[in-house]
Formats: sequence, C-alpha cells, structure tokens
Amino acid sequence: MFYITTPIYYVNARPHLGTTYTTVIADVIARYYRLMGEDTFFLTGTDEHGINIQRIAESKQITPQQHCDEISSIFQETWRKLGIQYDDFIRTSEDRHIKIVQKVFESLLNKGVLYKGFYKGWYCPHCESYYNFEELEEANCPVHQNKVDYLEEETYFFSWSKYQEKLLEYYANHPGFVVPENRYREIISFVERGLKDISVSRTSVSWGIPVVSSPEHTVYVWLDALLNYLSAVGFNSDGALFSFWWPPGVQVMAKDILRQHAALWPAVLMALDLPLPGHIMVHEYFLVTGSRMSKTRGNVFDPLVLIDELSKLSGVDPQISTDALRYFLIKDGPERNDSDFSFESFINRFKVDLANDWGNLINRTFGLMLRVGLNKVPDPDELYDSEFKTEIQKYIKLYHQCFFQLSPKEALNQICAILRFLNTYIDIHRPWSAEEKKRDNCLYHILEGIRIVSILMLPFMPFSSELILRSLNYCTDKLDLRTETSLFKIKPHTPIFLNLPPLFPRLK
RNA sequence: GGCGGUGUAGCUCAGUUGGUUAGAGCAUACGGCUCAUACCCGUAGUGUCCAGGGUUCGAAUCCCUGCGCCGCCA
Repeated sequence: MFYITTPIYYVNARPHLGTTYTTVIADVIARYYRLMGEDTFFLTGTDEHGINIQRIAESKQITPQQHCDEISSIFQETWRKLGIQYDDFIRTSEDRHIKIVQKVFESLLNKGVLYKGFYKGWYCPHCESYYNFEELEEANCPVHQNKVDYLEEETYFFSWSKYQEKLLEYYANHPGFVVPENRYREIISFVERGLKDISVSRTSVSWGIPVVSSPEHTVYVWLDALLNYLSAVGFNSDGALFSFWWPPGVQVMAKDILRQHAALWPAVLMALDLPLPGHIMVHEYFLVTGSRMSKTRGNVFDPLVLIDELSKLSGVDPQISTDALRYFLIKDGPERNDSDFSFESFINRFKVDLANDWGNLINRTFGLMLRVGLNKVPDPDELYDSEFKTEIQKYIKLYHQCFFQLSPKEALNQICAILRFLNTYIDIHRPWSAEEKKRDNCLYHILEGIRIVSILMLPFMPFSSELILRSLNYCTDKLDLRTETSLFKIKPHTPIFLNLPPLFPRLK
C-alpha cells in the first residue's frame, strides 16, 4: 500500500516547468511502486480559495468558481498530456473537500487547539499575511511592493506552539521524515527557534470555506489546502478507504512550502491524532539564467510548448516528446540543487542520451538483425554470459536502492550506466563480423539488455518503453518489475518487429 | 541583522563514519570501429576541492574566521 501526493496547485497561474517537475517526480515514483506490485494511490489537484482568486475573478468579471473551473481543467489537461497517471484529482472547491474541512475545523475547536483572538496589522493580499508597520517599505509590502491595508480582524488561532516539543521529538526519532537531509536539518532549526500560534481563519475573505460554528469566518487557505490530503482518501467519510491508504508514504514538493508541510501539517495531524506521512520529499528550483522563474519576469516555460517545439524540431510524435521532457526533467532537474533551465539543455539531453545512446542502440541492433535476415530472438545456444548478468544485476540493484532513497535522478543514472555497458558490449563482440554462433549469442544478450532497460525505463518514459517492449513482442500487461527484470527471460525464437523507425531521431 | 543551505575539472554535479595517485557525465583532443540516427568504443587530461588559520601521523571531509551565491525569518 503506497499513497503519494503532490501539493495542490494554486489556480492563480497555469502549470509551468516547476509544477510540472514536482508532478513528474511524483508520477515516476508512483509508477515505480505500481510496477513493484504495490497498491498505489497518487493524488494531485488544485487549491482554489483565497482572496487572490477572488480578485482575479473580479478582474475577469466572472465568478471565482468559473475561474477555478477554467484553470483547474487546464491542469488536468496538461497532466493528461504529460502522461501523469494520477488516481484522483482533488479540488478544494469540491463538496467532498469542503465538508471534511468543516468537520476537521470543528473537531480541532472541540479539542481546544483552536482559539479566538484578534489579528491586526498591515495586510498584503499577495502574501496573505500581516506586517508590522516597521516591516513595511515606504508603506508598501516589503515583498510585493504593493499597497497594504490596515486590518484588524477576529480570527481563530491554531496552537502551533503547543506542538514544538512533540515535533522536535518526532524529527529526532524519524531521521528520514524530511528528505534530503539538509532540509531535514533546516526544519529542525526552524522549529527549535520557536513556533508562534498562527491564524487559521479570515473574516475578510468570502471565497473560502465557512466555519460552521462561526460562518463569518472562512478557513485560511493554508489549512484548507493541507487538508486535501485527508479529504481525498475519505477521512471522516469512508473509514475503510481511509484506513487502507493513510498515511502517505511520500509527499513531494518544492522547497518553498517545506515549512507548511514539515512543521505545520504534522502539528495538525498530531492534533487530530493521526499518523504522520513517511517522507516529506523536497526538491529545489529551476532557474533561468540564474534567476528564479516567475510570471513577472516573463521567463516561465510552459511544458506543453516545450513538447510542441521538440516535436516540430524532430518530427516525433507528441508522446515521444513527452517522454523526452519527462526524461530531461528527472535527469537534469533540481533534485538537490537549483539548476538552470534552457531550451538548449533540453535539446542537448535529447541528442546525447536519447538519440545517440538509447535510440541508436536499438537501431543498430535491429538494423543488424534485418541485414543478416534474423527476425526472431536468436538462440544463445546455452552460452549465457555470466559477466553480463553480474554487471546488469549490479545496476538493477542500485536502481532499486536509489528509488528507496527517493532519488529518481540517480535511479535514471543507473539505467544510463547499463546503456553505456550495452554499447560497449556490442563493440567488443563485433557481431557484424563474428561467425554466426557468436553473432547470435551477442545479439541475444543485447536484446535482453534492451528489454531490461525498457522495463527499468517504464516509470520515466512510459510511452517509448512500451513501444520498444511491444516490438520485442513482450507483454507489458500487469508487468511486475521484480520478476520481469531477472536475467535471460527473453525467449529465443520469439518473433520480433524490427521495422521500428528511430524513436529519437537525430536533430540537425 | 538572525538562522539555515551552498561554494569540488570549461559546464552539471558525486564524494559514505577524516585514510593511498580527488571521481562521473557532458564538452575538448587524439586513436579505433564502420552494425548504427556522422553514431559508438578506447585513451588522455587539466583541479590552489572559495580564501585564511587550526586540530591531526593524515583534512574536500572536523573546528574557527572571512568572502560569494541562495532561501527563510526579523
């Protein structure tokens, strides 16, 4: 049983490379677990409340709900095109979510971890937070430089401070709770410096979930948003479903929301007496020539445009371009450090790894078979190469370890190592000039290597991997990664379809 | 200003609890191959491991100081 989530994305903008990266990571891990035979539940969705959305809708002269419907469907469409295999897509404006949030709010009230107080100060609608006068820059928001309003409002506070010690104890007992380790240390240090109770309701925001016992309040967007992880799996509504999936094994996100997920969210769960997620997995940012992607800078990349561009350049099917983008994101994405994105680096990855190494390996193998008139898997004549086996098994083992350590990037690097090994293997055995038996033996091993790489590649590049496996006449239905990657499973004399055009054509 | 992160080859990065000549990929150069998408394979490198000091038989690794960049907070 494995439950994995992405954050729900705020509907103030369309999907971009950053949200795509987070979602692809989660999808890769989810696919991996499914292939490992686990029951897997992958959740993503959209976060739709708050004053920002209210204002955007006003400026577009539509209702907030209309605006949310529009953006939310763009997210769903984008993920579908990127091959994101989510099991559920939750929206915070849905009834099922609203009801749970309301129930949870009341139960937190009953438990005495929420209390009424007053919040006052200068409020920035973009930050959704208050500032002291001294913090303002020329009476404007220090972050956004826009006008701030003096507000004093009644609000509910969550007794975050009560959980400080419990959180620290939990971190100490669960070293892998936040991954990677530098973020784990960061959150400990944050909590050690002291938690202040935080406001979890607003009276000034109408586009939100009303508090049942006090309907002039709406639930603060952060609390609202975090609770999606509960409502999607039937907390307080479907006990069997909930106890089956809870808690999440992995929750993926970018570093900007570490604090909410690694300190606030666990405290809320503790208040509800619920088990905490296994791992909060944090990644870094994509940069564009050294600075952060943002709408105002105008340097935001749309994943669908990138796919389109690649297809135009290479003439490949959009599904292949999608695979290429997924590959690029995992291979070059900011798993542990911020990293620069450029269209050139994307194209370069396509050329070097996919066209030259992976695509070409298949092409040269199939081409050779065609040339010598083979259209079936050749017979190795019982001469299985044990060094070949040992070498590949070594990388497969590492591949699993990398997934276990939540590093899809490193897992992918193990596949690349196999590819290099296979290309070298052909060069050493020279099947094009070897006598027939040796030639067939070599080709058998190479085909087996291609089969294994395709299977290992399934979480990363689902479309192309399936295409290759199908041309090897290899059944991919309910494929189990654990059993299907044992060596020498490809059967001699199986007819294979060699007329596969270059999957990743070389670009000019 | 405080807290945290980070600084390793031209580029992107890996370096496990201190332990021989500091590694990988890309890019570069040279050689080989010619089945293949002018691909692939092999060889070669180059490094003030940000700087300075300290601990140690021994430091990229631990400690102190400074500098650069990033994030969060004030």
